[in-house]
Amino acid sequence: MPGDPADRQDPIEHCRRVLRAAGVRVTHQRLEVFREVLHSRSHPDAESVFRGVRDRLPTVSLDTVYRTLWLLNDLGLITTLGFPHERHRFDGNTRPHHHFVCTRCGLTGDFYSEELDGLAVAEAVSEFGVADRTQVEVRGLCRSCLEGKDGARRKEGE
Amino acid sequence: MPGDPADRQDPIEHCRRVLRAAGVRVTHQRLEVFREVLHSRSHPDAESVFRGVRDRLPTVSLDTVYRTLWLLNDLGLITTLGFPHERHRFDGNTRPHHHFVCTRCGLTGDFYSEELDGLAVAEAVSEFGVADRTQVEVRGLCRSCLEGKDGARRKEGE
DNA sequence: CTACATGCAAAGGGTTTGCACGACA
DNA sequence: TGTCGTGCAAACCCTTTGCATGTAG
Repeated sequence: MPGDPADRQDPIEHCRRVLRAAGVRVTHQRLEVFREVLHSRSHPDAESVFRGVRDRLPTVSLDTVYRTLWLLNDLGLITTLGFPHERHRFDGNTRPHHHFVCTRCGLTGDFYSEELDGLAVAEAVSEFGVADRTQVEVRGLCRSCLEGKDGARRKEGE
Repeated sequence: MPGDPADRQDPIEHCRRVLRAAGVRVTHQRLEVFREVLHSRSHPDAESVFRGVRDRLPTVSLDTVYRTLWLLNDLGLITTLGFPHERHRFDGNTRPHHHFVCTRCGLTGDFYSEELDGLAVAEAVSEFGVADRTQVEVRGLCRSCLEGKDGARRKEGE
């Protein structure tokens, strides 16, 4: 899907191509939403993207921004922080641990690795601030999503 | 705060102690919410915690569960997946990268590390499924939160 | 006994959806 | 020109808040 040298240099063209390949239309709104997320360096929320896009497309609506963001996410053109469409979730595990997250169903499991606990990243993040806790998030597909092709959402089951 | 050998063996007792130390009351509801999150292996949302607690405290209400979860979070007894009170946020950076997250204001910045990109975690997560993408999340305090003591929320500012 | 926490219900805010108009292919 | 996408507004759902009652200390 990616790797096209021309697309690397022109992400907008890449976006056009992916949209076309997916059989959906290439609209100004979609390109502008993509451009906005691409150029934002702050991991914006929908409202923020909306404000940015509205400067160039004054008639754009917030719900179109939402629809477009999820479309771009589904097509792999952008990603989300955390898990899509997810509500707040809590973690009672106070041992140092890391997370495996299934990108299809949202299953999140803990795993342990002393090697990962001791990751040295202090320098890499020094431009932002001071590190307190380092956690590795591995995204992938869980076993049941690998087998069954059911796109079923995760059912909370303890 | 932690490290007490007795508390390691009895988290509930640890919870009691932290609540008292914080000058808030030790109620059945708080202990049961804590117990529920502690024993859940699925990173439950508030609704799920509510259902679990209700089995033992039939009169408990959902809003008490919410209030208690955030209290326990603020006291460091539990944590959240993702960033507390946060709405959906999007990421247009398709290069392999990692995140620095300020636990006070929510500022989230990208940083790069080829060493981290190549982390070998396949075995550790094999019990859950197949890894696709590995991302490191470093939590800490950003520069402005280190200096200014303002607990101000982040303003979306591109 | 007194202040704090709870339960209830209603409000709040972010996100999604139904429908008629408008624009891409 | 036909179909898909958009804008509008209302609905939806998760989460928070105000207030009277109950309860820990």
